[in-house]
Amino acid sequence: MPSPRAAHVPEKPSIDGIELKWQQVWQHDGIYRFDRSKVREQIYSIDTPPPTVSGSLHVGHVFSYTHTDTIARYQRMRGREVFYPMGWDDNGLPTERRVQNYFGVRCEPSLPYDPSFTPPDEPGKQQLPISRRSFVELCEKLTVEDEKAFEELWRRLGLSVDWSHTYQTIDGRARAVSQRAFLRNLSRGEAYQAEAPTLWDVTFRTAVAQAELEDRERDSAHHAITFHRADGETITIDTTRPELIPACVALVAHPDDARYQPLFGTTVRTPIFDVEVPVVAHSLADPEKGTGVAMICTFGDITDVTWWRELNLPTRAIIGRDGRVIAEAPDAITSPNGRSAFARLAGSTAHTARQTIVEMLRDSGDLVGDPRPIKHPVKFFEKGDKPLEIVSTRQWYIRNGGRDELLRERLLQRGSQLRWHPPHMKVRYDNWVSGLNGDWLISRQRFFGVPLPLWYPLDGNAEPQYGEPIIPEDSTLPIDPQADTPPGYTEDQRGAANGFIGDPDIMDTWATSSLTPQIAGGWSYDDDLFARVFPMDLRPQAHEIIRTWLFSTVVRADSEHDTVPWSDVAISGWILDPDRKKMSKSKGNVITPMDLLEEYGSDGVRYWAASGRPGTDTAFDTGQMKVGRRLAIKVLNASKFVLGVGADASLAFDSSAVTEPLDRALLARLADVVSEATQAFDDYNYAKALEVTESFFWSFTDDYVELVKERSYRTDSDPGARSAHATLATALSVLHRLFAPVLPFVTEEVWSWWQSGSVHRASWPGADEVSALAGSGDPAVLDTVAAVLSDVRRAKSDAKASMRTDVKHAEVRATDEQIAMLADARDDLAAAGRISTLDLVDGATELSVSVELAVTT
RNA sequence: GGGCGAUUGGCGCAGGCUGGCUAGCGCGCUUCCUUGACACGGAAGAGGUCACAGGUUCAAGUCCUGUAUCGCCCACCA
Repeated sequence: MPSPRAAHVPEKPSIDGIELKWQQVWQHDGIYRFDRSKVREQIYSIDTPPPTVSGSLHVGHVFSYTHTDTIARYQRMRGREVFYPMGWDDNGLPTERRVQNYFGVRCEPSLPYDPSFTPPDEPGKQQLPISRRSFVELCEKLTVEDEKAFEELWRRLGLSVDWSHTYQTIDGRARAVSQRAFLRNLSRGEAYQAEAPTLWDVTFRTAVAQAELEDRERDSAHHAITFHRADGETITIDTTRPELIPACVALVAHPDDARYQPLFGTTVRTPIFDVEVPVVAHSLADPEKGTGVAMICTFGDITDVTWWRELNLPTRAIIGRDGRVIAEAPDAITSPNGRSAFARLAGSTAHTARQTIVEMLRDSGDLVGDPRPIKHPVKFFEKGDKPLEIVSTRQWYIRNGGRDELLRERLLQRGSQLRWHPPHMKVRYDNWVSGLNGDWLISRQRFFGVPLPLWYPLDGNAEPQYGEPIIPEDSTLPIDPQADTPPGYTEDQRGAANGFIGDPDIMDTWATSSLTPQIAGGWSYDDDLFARVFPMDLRPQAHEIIRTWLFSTVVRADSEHDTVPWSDVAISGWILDPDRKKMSKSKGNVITPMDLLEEYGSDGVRYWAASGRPGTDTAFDTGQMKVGRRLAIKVLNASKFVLGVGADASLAFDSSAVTEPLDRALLARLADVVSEATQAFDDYNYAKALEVTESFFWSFTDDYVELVKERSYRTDSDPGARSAHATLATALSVLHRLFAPVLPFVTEEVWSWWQSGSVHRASWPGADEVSALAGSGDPAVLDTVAAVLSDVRRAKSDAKASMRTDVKHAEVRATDEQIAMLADARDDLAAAGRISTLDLVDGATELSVSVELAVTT
């Protein structure tokens, strides 16, 4: 029986341990190595999201990265050379925080660098102050460790990444790319600096961007407060922030509001501080809110900023960078009572100042009634825990359409050029871009990150000349202006009159992350590679960072390359707890991904992930992982059986061998499956592709394989057996390849038993080549035969008999057409059902089966 | 306040764009079967007014309008 090309099938196949076995082979054979001799049209390039290494990986990462990997594997099998790099996001605040906690240190920029510094073995109770350079060294040390653990997990999960193409968002190349891109923005006028009111986090003491904001419901209270008119009358305003009365620069009402129209152009005096302020009109004032007239302060919220800017109001800032009331009263407060009142507030937090001033207002009789408690949304830095203040500072910005209608329109157009998966996610992009209220603030007053690559000359009084930044030579990038000396200066001129200073700030992490296609693709350091991979094909990412990562990447590609950065965007959903809440990181960490991979196998976990529809939130469900594990085992056993009965590689796609109608029917159905799966993958719908493949696979094993079992036990010299062997071999070959993107390990294992090379470099099956074999095969033949077999099985099951029980006599009544189909597969049906006498009676209107079992035991 | 998505048997999901035979699949559950690939298995079965109310149509899970609940995104916090 064994043919000369008999497969090498293990006696007792198992999926345990196949991850380690195959990931080593893949690495050794370079299965996923990127061949850079290919040109752009032959390449499929992926802008992989760099995971934040300072956090730990949770099941959400496994979920979404698996999605991308199935696409990568599909495209590779379609013959595209896949550029699938991996990045590590080790830039920014999360890393700073992790280093602080891990080593028990904090960055103290004023300290000089101590080369002999080593971190304590155990973090102490008090954070140890260390120099900026030492701090950055610790950041780099820790992230390298984190990356090793991440890579191990990714390899175990089976991501088909080319591990020779990795980058860190803080490594030298990324810093250089980030600084170079910024300097080019600067030279084209797309980057600029401005002294302006800025959203400010008082805990981190840094400016934050619009994209980093979130609203949180907070308890507050409306306070009705009287201002005094010259004629002795009062005017009452409502405010939640009475502590900002000393910062008040005007009152404002809507221009059409008849109640206040007589007051426009007049002045009133603030309570307690007795400062004269104008009553002005602006359309943003809402007659419905409060008393219809509001106080404008510098600055309580961003509407204040708008009013202040558009109405040319003076500045009376009273909140400092630490979130406390500053020591010096604004010049406008001149009365002795006012100045002493301010002195009582100085140094206190906004919260405390509010309580103090409410007491003062009660005493002065300017508080009308009691404060009325409310809940209202307050703006927070998404990583902070105190409400944001607005502080006037000098910052760097990149134009993103927030102040420029034409640019905004162009960026909306860019969004329309992308193919979104799923399509409705584009709405979030449009929403965000349309709602921008300012340019992109990129400077941050932090320590660990990519420094702004600028110095500023100092004048004779050692005052910085911000308007004339000193720009580094391109070839010297990346630079650290705190450590490096600008061209034409010597280091001893740092901080000296007529010398220079370095810009102390770093760039927003998104200023670097927005350049991941450029960093990964080699822009400006390997332009040959860049031309082969850019613009990229795919950006996979999560939906909550459409406004940050996705949008900022579009902005950079638009300004630098005048193109969209990729053709397709695939947005992944979230993992939900069983109770439908977004799975929190803390919960996700309880179940570590590695544990899941060990328990259910990587293929099992990938199956669960690939079952989640693109862009749809998916429940964390170990049940699905079990199903995936069983599927992998079934693939193993079905392959073993099919190869054991004489189907071998030489018979696959042998059209002359396929003669039986039932076999042609199976192949006709398979051709449809290939076609559907291909279409689904082309549409980035890995879940659909998996579903149609899996559904076919189960009917293949449950029905077709059972039906042809007896026939296939005969030798190849029998045409019927040969037809079965060829069909089984063809179906197996196609199924292995259809499953390969989702179940890379088990498919590689079974492929290795009978084929040469990696299944992951095999060509994706074509519906045409399968239907060529099927010829005129009609899938309905298989359905009809399977329906009868099912009835026979039901009869046995009802009789509580074994499936091997003989059927003495079975009679099938059906339509003429159905009977003709059954006649074609009569022997297979009789054998699979163990039917001694099978009568086929035509002329009926529907299919019915009567079964007479042999004596049951 | 504006928008997007979801709502299908105990649980997790397909189907919806392009309306059409008794609404599918998996888990779980019940019963049976140690069949020469697989007990990490196999066969069969029970279980659903497709959130609700209207409408269009010969025909609605599918299209339209509205409502409710849940989730998310956005919004100038008086």
